[in-house]
Amino acid sequence: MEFDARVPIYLQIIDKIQRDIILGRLKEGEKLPSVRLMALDLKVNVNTVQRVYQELEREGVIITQRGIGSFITEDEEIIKKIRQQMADELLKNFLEGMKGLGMSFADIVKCLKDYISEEEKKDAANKRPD
Amino acid sequence: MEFDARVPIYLQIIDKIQRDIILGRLKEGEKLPSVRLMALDLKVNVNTVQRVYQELEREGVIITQRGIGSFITEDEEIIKKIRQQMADELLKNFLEGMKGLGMSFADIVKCLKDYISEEEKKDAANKRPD
DNA sequence: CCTAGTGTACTATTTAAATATAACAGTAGT
DNA sequence: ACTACTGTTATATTTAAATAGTACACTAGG
Repeated sequence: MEFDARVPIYLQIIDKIQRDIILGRLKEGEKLPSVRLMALDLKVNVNTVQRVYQELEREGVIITQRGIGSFITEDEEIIKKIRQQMADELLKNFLEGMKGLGMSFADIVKCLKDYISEEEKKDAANKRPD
Repeated sequence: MEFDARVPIYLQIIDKIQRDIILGRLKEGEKLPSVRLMALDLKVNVNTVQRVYQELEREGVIITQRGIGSFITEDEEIIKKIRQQMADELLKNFLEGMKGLGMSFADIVKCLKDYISEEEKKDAANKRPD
């Protein structure tokens, strides 16, 4: 895993784990690696992982049992909720940012569609480089 | 000005100044407040403002003359360029984030439109609270 | 009981950002 | 020359994030 030096590592790890849950890469009830193993894995300090797990537990995303391990919640509502939270956060940040550049809602939608068209061109090109 | 504790103050000030230029609140060739005055204004340390000005000068957004002051560039190309850079950054961050939640391009556009509809409802309600 | 694996807690250190403070250096107006 | 404004540089201190290392506490399995 690669980190962006501009944002705290522990926040990036939280984000990654939440995405893995949302995408189904981590299943409900599944056991997470121990803090020590996760730390080795990410080449990060144990205390940093500890902080990540504590924060995730505070949010109800994982459940930790001393001596046993940490497990993804089986409460689907919480998972739906964090998915919604993350999407809202992205939308809000994007819209506020674009409006702050002087764009109307219509401008923003157009801008997004144009950008997506470009991306789709690239994707298509990558799929058949024969 | 209010700062988000999660991101370095100097980056937030750079962002603010660039937006003010893009929106025309700061005109081409206009003189910026001295580092000391800006520091007082933002309730921030002089060194922090100094760092901001240095960074903006490195990008060509402002031109600094020792003993005289710092001035917004008159090169419109640079201003267009940073506007494009900021929009691209927002688009990239938004799209990557939403794709990372499992959404297709179509999902993302729909999501944005829905969100905008909600915002427009709020705006309309705020305009006539009679 | 013992051991291996787990979470938890504590202290010390490093690093980058921000602050506080002071000094240095160039420019313009008087 | 003097003064008041400008940017620039430097040193020391504070704070939060991250690291390093150690110890403690709980659980399950043999």
